[in-house]
Amino acid sequence: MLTIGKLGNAAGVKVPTIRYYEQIGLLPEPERSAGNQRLYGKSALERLAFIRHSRELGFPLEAIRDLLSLSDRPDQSCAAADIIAKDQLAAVDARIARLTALKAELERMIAQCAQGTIADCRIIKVLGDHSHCSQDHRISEAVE
Amino acid sequence: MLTIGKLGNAAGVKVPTIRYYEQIGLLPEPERSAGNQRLYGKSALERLAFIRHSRELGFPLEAIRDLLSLSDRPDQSCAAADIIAKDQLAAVDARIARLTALKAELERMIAQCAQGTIADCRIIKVLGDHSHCSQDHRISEAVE
DNA sequence: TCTTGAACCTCTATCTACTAGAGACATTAG
DNA sequence: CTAATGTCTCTAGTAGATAGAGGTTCAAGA
Ligand SMILES: [Zn+2]
Ligand SMILES: [Zn+2]
Ligand SMILES: [Zn+2]
Ligand SMILES: [Zn+2]
Repeated sequence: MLTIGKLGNAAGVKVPTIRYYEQIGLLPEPERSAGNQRLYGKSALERLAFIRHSRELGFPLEAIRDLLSLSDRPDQSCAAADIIAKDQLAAVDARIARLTALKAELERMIAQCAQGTIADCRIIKVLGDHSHCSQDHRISEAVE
Repeated sequence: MLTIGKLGNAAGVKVPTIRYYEQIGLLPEPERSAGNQRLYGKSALERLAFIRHSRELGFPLEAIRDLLSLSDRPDQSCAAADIIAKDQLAAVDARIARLTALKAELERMIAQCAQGTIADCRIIKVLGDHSHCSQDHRISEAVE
């Protein structure tokens, strides 16, 4: 049995984060020692590792919640898991597209700065007026 | 003079967001009408447009605060503005790098799924164990 | 002039995914 | 036994807004 600190070390997750996951129902309430300290077994470690890795791949906690409940039903079709993963891929693609547009605009802005005074600075000018921009980085404001 | 709704329309910013910017000191407190409603002039519109465009380019509000105070001192060197913009570009680059690694891993994962049961699903397997991954998407966890 | 409806006011709470700290109890090493 | 570390609960804070409650003000039509 692992204390919360050992579990955190083993899974690469900080202790307060583990308690947070328990609080929001992502991890089940574990056993307690005589002194009221949490004690975890192997399955908790696996579950936490699953959560951590999913977070590293950018899945939101709600998606992870769904993935976990899917993984508890091994006989079912994995179509639902597929959909979640594809949604995540689409979200990542959208972010990359947006960030790439931002990057181009930032580079253009920085390249045009002549290192003079604020009054002449292209960076300040461009920030004040989108018409100085070359691209439509305004699209898909929802994502970032 | 513009009411808050007209200002929001003109700048493309929602009304509660304008009040929020005022609350955190990013916009100065405007005049009020006899009935206590906010009234804005041209300079407030310019300032708000600057904020909006900077947000669209991904600058955090604290950076925008600094940029605004720079733009109030037209005679100064723009070196500080340059640094802020370059920092932002570096942050965008880091995010793109991380997201690109995630994208590759997600695509690999999805491609390997044979559309069978959860028990055999590569998506679930990979999420449970990073050693199934081909890349080090773990690096630079701080950013996303 | 009266009235309706939109726009405005303040204040509080909510969202994501945690992180930090206070003050108290438990455990372990020396 | 004591000191250090670990753990407990609880609250509050982070970014950048958004949403709602409950109340006022404004502009236009009848
Ligand atoms: Zn410049
Ligand atoms: Zn622009
Ligand atoms: Zn599958
Ligand atoms: Zn991995």
